[in-house]
Amino acid sequence: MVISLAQISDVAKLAGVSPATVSRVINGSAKVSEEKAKRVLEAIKATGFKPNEIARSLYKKSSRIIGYIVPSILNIFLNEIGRAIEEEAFQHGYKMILCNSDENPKKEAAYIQMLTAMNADGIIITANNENLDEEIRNCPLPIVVLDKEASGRYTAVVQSDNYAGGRLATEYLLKCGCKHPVLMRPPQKYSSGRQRFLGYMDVCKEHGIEPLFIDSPFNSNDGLRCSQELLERFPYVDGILAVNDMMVLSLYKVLLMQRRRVPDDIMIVGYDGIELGGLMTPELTTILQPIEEIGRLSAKIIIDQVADKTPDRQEYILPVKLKVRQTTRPPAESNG
Amino acid sequence: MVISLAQISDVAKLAGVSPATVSRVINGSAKVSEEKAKRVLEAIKATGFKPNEIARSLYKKSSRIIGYIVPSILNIFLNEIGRAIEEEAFQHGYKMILCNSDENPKKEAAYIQMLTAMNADGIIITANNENLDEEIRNCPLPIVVLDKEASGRYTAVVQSDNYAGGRLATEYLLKCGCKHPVLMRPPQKYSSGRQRFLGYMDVCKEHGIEPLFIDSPFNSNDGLRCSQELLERFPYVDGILAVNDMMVLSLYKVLLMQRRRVPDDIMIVGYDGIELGGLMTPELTTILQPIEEIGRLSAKIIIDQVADKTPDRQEYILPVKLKVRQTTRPPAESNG
DNA sequence: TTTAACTTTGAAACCGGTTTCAAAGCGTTC
DNA sequence: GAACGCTTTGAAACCGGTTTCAAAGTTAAA
Repeated sequence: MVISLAQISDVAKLAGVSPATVSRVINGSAKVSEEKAKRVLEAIKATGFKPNEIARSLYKKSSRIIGYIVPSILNIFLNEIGRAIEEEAFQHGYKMILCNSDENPKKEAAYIQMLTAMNADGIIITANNENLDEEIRNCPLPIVVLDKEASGRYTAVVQSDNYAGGRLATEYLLKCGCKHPVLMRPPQKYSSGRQRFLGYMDVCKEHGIEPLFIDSPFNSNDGLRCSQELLERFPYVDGILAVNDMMVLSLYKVLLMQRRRVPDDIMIVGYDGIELGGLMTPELTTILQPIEEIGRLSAKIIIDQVADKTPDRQEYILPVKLKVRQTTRPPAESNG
Repeated sequence: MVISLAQISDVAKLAGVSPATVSRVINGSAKVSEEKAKRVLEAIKATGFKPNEIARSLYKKSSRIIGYIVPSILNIFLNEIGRAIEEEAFQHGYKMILCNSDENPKKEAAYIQMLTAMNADGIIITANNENLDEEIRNCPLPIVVLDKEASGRYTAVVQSDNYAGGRLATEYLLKCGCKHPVLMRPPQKYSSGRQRFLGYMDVCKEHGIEPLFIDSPFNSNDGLRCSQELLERFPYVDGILAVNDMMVLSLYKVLLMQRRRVPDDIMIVGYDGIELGGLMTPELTTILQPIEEIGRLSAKIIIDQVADKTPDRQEYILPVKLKVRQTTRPPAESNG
């Protein structure tokens, strides 16, 4: 059984007018006599006609769709941003399409092209790899980049203050009496990762503390191995700056196996502020990225761009906060 | 700066042929003289032309896109299925678009329409609400439904064996010596939820055990409250069948606060088998849904449907497995 | 050498909409 | 009553592709 949808020509025929008139009624783009308008509206109702937004976008160059491309749909942090994008988008009559690039340049290119082809109004992307730059250069759509510094042809870059985040976490650990804070260093191919590393290094330098770090991926596949290695290389560690909140689950496992207590023996500060952190036991002290704001702002930039309200190439650095929960001991009263 | 992409007419002009000939070269849909074909290929390279898949789909009625609509992109289980869909899709030259419906009928309708408009080749959906039925009835695309029984106009229903899953978890708890297993009953508006409940009830009946349950949502927003209520209403509980793996994090928190040990005082069996379960401490004993298979099969059904290989209205029930980890004590040797 | 059959090709129609453009209809004003 | 301006309307062109169709060119057969 093949169902076929009502088209504008069906409505036109039923109402005894031309397709042009139907279009005018739908879009309010020109005046139509009351009588014909009424007939058209009735015909629309009768046929259940819904305009084909994509066909329309062929001419209009706007489909009221925002594309969001992430390296993995299993990344909770990025998905929480996605939820915010979607909400903001929907409030303005836009839809959001989520695409999983798998860190695969081919997929990324394919999705960028798809979004271009469907006349999406913009793309929000976490652009890990640099190979992408050409694809982006050739893309006529507004592009908002998360998690990367401003280079190449982007409409805007939206990030939280990763340097401050790195500092904040490190400083707090020190304030809590930590002597050997170890950083799970985020991938340095991301500017966010570099900034956080810098923040950590600067604080160590300022406090005359030897920087200790181990390279860590964002996804938790290798989490256990990475956590184990950390403890082996730095057995005297008394504080860990996790690469992100998710990784802390692996840390907990390994720490428990080694009978190290959190926060008594080792303190932990996470990163991101995903909801999961509050559900962990013990609840995770972490750096809160302004997830909701990152998402909403990114969406808004694109929506505004459509209305030509915004200048080119903005860069937004949003503030982060420290959320103190249970994986850190209270700071000592004295010395900052 | 506005970038405009090369179009087929640009290629045609550069190669000194008609757009029709370019189209024939791209698609191999008809023979073109070697000489012209060569010129066309060169022109394509020179212009960087990439055919607009969406414009093409206007005529072809296929854009090689599969839509996946979920109630929440924060649901890890559904996202893991999504990853499998995407992989299968990409292997066959298809793309996957993930849409977040927020359990909002308006959004669901909007996304179904969007996918229809872009001539997607099919939709995979977790159709929680019944209001959707009309939207689906009016959608000419193949639709695969997860997590719902076969009713309405669906191309196929793909589910795991929720009844068996409910039974398996309950039976295992009993086998481990559990006397008062409590079910966090999944929402009964989902057929999956009803089936699991049924499985639990049947096993209780067979073993002469009083069924104990408390209604629980899938998302973990209310997890803490729900877990607390469970312990208040059934203080003597010695085994919990969690509504899903994610909810177990909340359970852990509440149990720890009440100083109940897992699995010594209370055993837990999760549901779904998301990767997170293996990262929990203690590691979660759970019912493994065949996540990878659910996703791949769903995608394959749609891809096959395009090639008109499959008959209408199939129903697939995939087997589940028990994954024993650390939240249950070893079963007693004797009695099954 | 003529005719038939086949190949290659571009013009035109199509997909489902929107918009331009010019014509028709109407009411004013002189 | 004619000339003018304004409103409403449908035909046609357009968006970026694909395919049909018929014409032109080529080859083979008679």
